Amino acid sequence: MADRLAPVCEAIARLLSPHAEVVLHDPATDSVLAIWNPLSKRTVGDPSLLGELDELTPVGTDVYGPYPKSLPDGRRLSSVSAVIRDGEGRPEAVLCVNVDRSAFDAAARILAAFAAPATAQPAALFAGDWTERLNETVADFVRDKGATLDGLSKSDRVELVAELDAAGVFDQRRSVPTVARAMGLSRSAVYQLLALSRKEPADADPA
Amino acid sequence: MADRLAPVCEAIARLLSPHAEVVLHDPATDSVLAIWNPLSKRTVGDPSLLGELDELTPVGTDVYGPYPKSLPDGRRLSSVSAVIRDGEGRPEAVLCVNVDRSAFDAAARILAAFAAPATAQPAALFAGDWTERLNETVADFVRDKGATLDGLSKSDRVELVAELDAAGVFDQRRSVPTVARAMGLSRSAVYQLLALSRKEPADADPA
DNA sequence: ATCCGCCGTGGACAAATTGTCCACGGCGGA
DNA sequence: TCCGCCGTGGACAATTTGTCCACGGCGGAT
Repeated sequence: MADRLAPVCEAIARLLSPHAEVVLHDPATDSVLAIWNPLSKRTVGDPSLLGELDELTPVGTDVYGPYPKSLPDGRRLSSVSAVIRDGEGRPEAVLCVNVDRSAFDAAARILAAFAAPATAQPAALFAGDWTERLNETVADFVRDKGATLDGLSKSDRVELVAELDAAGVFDQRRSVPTVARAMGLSRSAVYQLLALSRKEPADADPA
Repeated sequence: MADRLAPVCEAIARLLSPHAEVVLHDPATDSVLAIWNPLSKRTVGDPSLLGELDELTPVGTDVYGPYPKSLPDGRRLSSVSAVIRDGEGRPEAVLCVNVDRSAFDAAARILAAFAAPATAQPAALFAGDWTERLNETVADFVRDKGATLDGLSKSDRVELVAELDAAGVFDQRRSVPTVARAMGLSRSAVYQLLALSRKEPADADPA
């Protein structure tokens, strides 16, 4: 089957080149079956890191995303995935397309900046629903750490709180209780983590 | 002098057409001397509404902006202005270029949306510098009303506060004192306006 | 098994902020 | 001149924020 998918993958890769890579995964071994136009350095046989899909809401049958990802060098990607099943409904392959957004981001920035400092009337962007963004941020962090909420280590928590702090979350009214709820902690625990994170800049383990 | 400026104005208008208008104002009578490629419906002789310039920080000698403005139909503009002086330093004319940003905005939105719901890592967008956005919002409002800060009517103030409220500004910690400063009012005045604005949805003058 | 240290919990409290109220003074119109 | 409206500043109550600490659970070392 993977063979029959190959032309499709290559076609997509060519269409979007050089801004996208196409990866075919083997869900059984959780490894890369084939890759076209790699952006990341992965090659055939590398682990897939596909567990992530479990977390995501499929938008339709076996279709996931688009969802954001990042390359180690900081470039941002938009990704979609599709599960290919055999005649009996068993997953046979997972096809992922990762588009490098940086070129589009740059162009958008150029256009958006055209003769304009402009914030204008969309004042409605001040707060939006910061509570949702908070949850997202926490969820992302947890996912990145590959753990669950209560499986986080202390230093993980400090790190997360530091991130939220840097993001200005705590300038929001009533944020501490909300963060506490989002992290599944007590209010005081959050204050304690916050104190820690503000004490030591960004160390891992002091000797 | 205005005559000698005409070719310049027309050239600029043609270069940017159909996305920009060029207006030549007479600061003495505060009216429109000439206009090329009008976006607004102003014609020669109309009042200029130029007092606004006093409020803005010039970026260089007699050069203002770019600053955002809006057309009655909602299109957003980016504007720059320049003061032309005679041999003795008296203002002789004011040249304004207003670029219709809507096309650029649209293009930017398309690019920005490319394959992306993306919240990604820019968590740093939570608060940004809401204080600056606050000032901008206030300044925009004042400019739109064509008045100065202390020239606002009571209902204007209520309206502005309502806008800020809707924008979620007051969910920000310590926002009331800051808003008070930005509006040149006392803290209690802001609370009073806020109470009013929350009482009546959006009426002008109840019978 | 027991002890110890780490960590989070909850609650008590002090400090700060937020929201209300009101008397006073300026200002414009009848 | 008198009146009504409006903002000011300050007093105060209500809430929220931040700190502290004793208690209890849990895992590792003894």
